[in-house]
Formats: sequence, structure tokens, C-alpha cells
Amino acid sequence: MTLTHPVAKPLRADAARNRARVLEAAEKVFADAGQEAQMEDVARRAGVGVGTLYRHFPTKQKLAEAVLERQIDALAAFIAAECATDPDPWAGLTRVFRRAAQDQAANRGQADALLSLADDLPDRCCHRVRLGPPTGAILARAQAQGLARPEVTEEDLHTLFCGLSAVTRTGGDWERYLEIVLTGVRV
Amino acid sequence: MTLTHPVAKPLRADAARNRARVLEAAEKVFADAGQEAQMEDVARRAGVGVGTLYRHFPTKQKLAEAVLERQIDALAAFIAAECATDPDPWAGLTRVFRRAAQDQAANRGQADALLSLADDLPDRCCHRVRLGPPTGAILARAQAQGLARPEVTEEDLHTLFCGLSAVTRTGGDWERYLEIVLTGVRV
DNA sequence: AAGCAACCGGAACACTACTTCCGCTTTGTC
DNA sequence: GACAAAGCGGAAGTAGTGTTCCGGTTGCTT
Repeated sequence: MTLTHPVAKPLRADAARNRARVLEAAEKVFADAGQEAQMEDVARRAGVGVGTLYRHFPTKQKLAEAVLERQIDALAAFIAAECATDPDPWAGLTRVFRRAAQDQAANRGQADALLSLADDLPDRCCHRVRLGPPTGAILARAQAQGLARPEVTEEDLHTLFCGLSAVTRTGGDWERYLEIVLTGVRV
Repeated sequence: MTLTHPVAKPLRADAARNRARVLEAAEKVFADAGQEAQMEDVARRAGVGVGTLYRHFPTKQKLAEAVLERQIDALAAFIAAECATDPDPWAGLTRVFRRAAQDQAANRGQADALLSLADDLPDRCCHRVRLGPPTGAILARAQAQGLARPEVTEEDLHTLFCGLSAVTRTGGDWERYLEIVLTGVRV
């Protein structure tokens, strides 16, 4: 499902091509520069003019959201495919954290998104909204098996994700961070 | 070569008064807005013109550093007076974290400083440089008494402080964060 | 009290980055 | 192949904010 609405809007061939180029370029530029990415850089990298950017994405914020949404989609898919069904829920939970850390370390934009107040992000690219429930479900299974401390909540995990973003953003050692934090969650 | 040499430079009475006002105003404005604080806001709050700001602090960055330095000084003094000498090193360490969290929650500027790369901050207002050693010493005592996991390092604690800044900045529940993280450090 | 130097206020400046606008080009259709 | 509509490029417009400049003022010294 690529479109959010059933309203068919046939895009001209060159327009569709440019839209894809812009998204791809934006992904790279936001990965490097986070929210400080510049529209002109995105345009140059995509090989289009800034006008074309604005035809497809009315504002920088919307472009950032589109990029973020793709990455959240990928992460959600990874969780569903590789973590949620793991017979060892603790291993699954660990894998979620490690993947999130790797993503953030490679994508400053993703770390920045977790550091800004989530209120100004729509649900479809909100880390907490999209990833909280599946991650919480894994946590619940771990708790049911006595592998995780029972008083830890889904909300707590989100807090730990936020902390993680600060570590990756400052170039800290996120492996050590995860080790300590997961020790604090484990029984 | 330090400019803070014993070279006495007697400041005119009004200049000294204004300098103090600027610092006080800046502390409040940076506490509210962090690095996004605006020089004009500081000037207005201090009841002076922007020109006066720039006579005392040649750049916004320098002003932010001066504010930060005072807060780091206060935190260092607190650690030395109330935590370093605690017979129970674990209680001391906990108090350091709690105080840091409270400071950050009340001072967005302090949280922002921990989220930016520390490289561009001079030593005298660098969290890691100023607070790492005394905090590390408390950790070492806790480890010697078998209260903290032996493989945790001073560096790790700094990483956890960085994570803490993300939690306070996003309005997360830092009490829960500390509880989980400190559980991960404790034996 | 007078003179001078330091200091002050805030308008003007400079710079950066997002967004708009419009003449030209490409695409799809009859 | 020609026409209309959709799309394109990038220069120009705009806005926000850090910094400078200078005529006027205040404090210190003689």
C-alpha cells in the first residue's frame, strides 16, 4: 500500500521519477545533517531545482516526515518479522534495541526526531505511536516468562529509546549504553 | 595562554552592574529556550541594549558558555560537598544523578549542552571534563565496596548523563529513567 | 567643575535558509 | 504533429537572528 488515500492521482512520468529521486536524496542528506539539512542540498543531490522539491513536498517539515515515515516503516517491518515472533522474547527485545541504535547511528535525522517533542509529528511517523505497541508486546511476553522486571512499562522503553538517541547523536558508545540499560530491565 | 590572567581590569561601576544583570537574565532565558535563546530576549530581560551584551560577551556562544560554567560550578560544588564524602558511595552516586536530572529539567540550556558535541566547549564548562573525575571517584568507591558492577566506567556514566539529557529535554519521566539505569549499574 | 575615556542603546547591517513565482520545457492526448 | 496541461529550474523574495556601528551618555579623575 503506497498511497494513503484511494484517490487515484496519476503522476506524470517525469514527476514520479523526480519524486523518487528527491526522497532518496533527502534520506541521505537528513541522515548526515539531521534537522539541519538544507533544502538546496537535497535538490542538488537529487539533480533537480528547489522548485521541484516544493511541488512534491510543500514544506521542509513535510519532507522530513516523509523520510522518517519510510524509516519507521522499515523498523516496524523488522520488528514484526524478526523480533515479535522470536520464541525467546528477551532476545527479540534486545534485537529491537540494537537495530534502533544502528539506525539512529547511521541516521542523524532519526535521532533528531526522537529528541524533539513528538507532539509536532503526525502519528504515521511517530516513534512512540508506531513502535511502542509492538515493542510493548514483546516486553509483555518477556515479563510473562519472568525475563523482564514486571514494573517496567512500554512507556519506560520509549524513554530509553529517547536516551539512546542522545548517545548516538553525540557519538557515544551505544553498545555500552544498551548493555547497562538492558541490565536494568532484565530480571 | 589564558586571558583570565591576574591582569586586573577595574570595571566601571555601571559596567559591572550591567554585566551581572546580563548574566542573570541569560541564565533564565537559556533555561527556557536552550541554545535557541535569542540575544534580544536576553537584552530585554536584562534591561539593556544588545550592544551592551556584545561588549561583555563577544558572541552568543561565549555568553552561553559563561552561563553554563556557573551551573557546572554549582553542580561540582554540590558533588564535592554532599556526595563525594558520603559514607555510602551508592547513595552519593544516586544523589549526583538526581541532582543532574533536576538541573537539566529546569535548564534546557544544560540539557542542550550535553546533546551537542562536547568538542566545541572549553574545558571549564564541559560536563565530562569537570564532573567526570569526581563522579568517577564515587563510582570507584562503590565498586570497591561491591555496590556497583566492576565493569562500569566513568565514561559509561557520562554516556548515561547524555541519555538523561534527552529524557529531560523531551519531558520524559526521568525518575523512571534513573531507576532503570541505576539498576543496571548496581550489583 | 571640567574633561576624557569608557560605556550605553538600539537602529542598521549581514547572512543564512526557507519559500514563492514565473517563463520555459516535457509529457500525454487528439 | 500540435495543443494544453502538468511539471521544471533557479532567481528573487522574505523572514528571522546574530553582530556591528556610532552618536549620545555616564562615571571616574584631576
